[in-house]
Amino acid sequence: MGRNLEFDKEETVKKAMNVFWEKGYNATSMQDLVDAMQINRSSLYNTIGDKQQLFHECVSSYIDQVMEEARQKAANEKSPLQALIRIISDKADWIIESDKGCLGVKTIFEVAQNDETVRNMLCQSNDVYLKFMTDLIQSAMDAGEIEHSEDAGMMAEYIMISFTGWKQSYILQGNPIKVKKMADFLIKSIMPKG
Amino acid sequence: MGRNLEFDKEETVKKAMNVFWEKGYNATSMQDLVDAMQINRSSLYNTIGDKQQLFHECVSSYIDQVMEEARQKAANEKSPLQALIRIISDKADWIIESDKGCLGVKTIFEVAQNDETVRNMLCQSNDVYLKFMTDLIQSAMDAGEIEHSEDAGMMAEYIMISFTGWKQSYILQGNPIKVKKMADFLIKSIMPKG
DNA sequence: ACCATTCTGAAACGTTTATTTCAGAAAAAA
DNA sequence: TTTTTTCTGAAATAAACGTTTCAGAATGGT
Repeated sequence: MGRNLEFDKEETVKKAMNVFWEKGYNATSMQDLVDAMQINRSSLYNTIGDKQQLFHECVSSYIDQVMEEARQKAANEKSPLQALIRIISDKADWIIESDKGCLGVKTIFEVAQNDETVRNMLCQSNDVYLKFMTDLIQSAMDAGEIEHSEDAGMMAEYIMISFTGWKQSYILQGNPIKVKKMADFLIKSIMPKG
Repeated sequence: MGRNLEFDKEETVKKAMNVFWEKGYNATSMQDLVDAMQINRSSLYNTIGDKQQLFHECVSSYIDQVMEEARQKAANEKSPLQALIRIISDKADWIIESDKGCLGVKTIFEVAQNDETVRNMLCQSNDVYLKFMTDLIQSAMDAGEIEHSEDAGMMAEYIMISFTGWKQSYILQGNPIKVKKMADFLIKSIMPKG
């Protein structure tokens, strides 16, 4: 009974996410958010909560989105190695194209240190992504697509750290060719030798 | 003629730097800064300028400090390889001990994207540090301490990216052993084989 | 149609923000 | 000592901040 919400919550959170993504947590004002979400202040406070709670929803939504995309990409490729290559090269493209950074990384360095909830969310998401990548690498090893000599977990971690490094490089230097080169180098280094 | 400044500018900027370092740019208020710097508001505005200018001074001071420390460490070691090992393992220790992040990295992801001055400062500093590390690696290669097979510049970049990755990992998981392990692994991977 | 409930819009809340102002204290130069 | 310049301290400014309030519109259930 009573009136229904006039807006789709998920959709509205995504609009807010884009603002946080672009400006960062502290530089984003409630006014920015209300404008972007196209809903009323009180609706926002009634249905989602304060700025911090909204941010948590946004981070959560971001995490799910990134994970979902990665899984879909992997599912569309024929082999584990192909999936890895696709994920890596798409990440390089994404870093170059998007003028925003990566919300996850930005949040780690701006917010996570002082916000336990966010830290736990990102930590868990990091674990999930790491496991996903490790499994992919392990499958490629088992299929004989890449060498067994390396440790799959370590390799996965190395790949993920590289993503952050590429973004760091691209923010500073704005050189897309360099990012592409680093991605190619990474792909080559996991490919079978010879 | 006229009165002299009652405070040491450099020293005062360092106090401000520590606040920015801990809280980040946007989360730091002028009140925080005035309190920490122990000078008056108007003295701050008269001698340094507004929040943005003060921040630029802080970043500049931070960059100089980091670079100076690295050079000193290298000078205190007997060989280029020893210098590299010292810099890497000290960085790991520093990441674990300091509850603050790295001001440089934090700033890249929070501010640099929207502040050209900061971006240029960090980009230049990055180049200088990269050249420093590349030269160190090249020297070690020439001295036969590490293999010639790898590209010195790429190796330097890989080492620097790793630092960011370690901090990211430590913020999320707070696991000092893991950071130490990654540092050991990195050191081993640049050491002569066998 | 009616009631109960819930959402909406705009205004108002009290803080905090970054920055400016200015009278007066301090000290270097004459 | 006087002059002149500069710095200092506290108060004031206006705008922006996150959040709350509440009358009234809207819509579900009965």
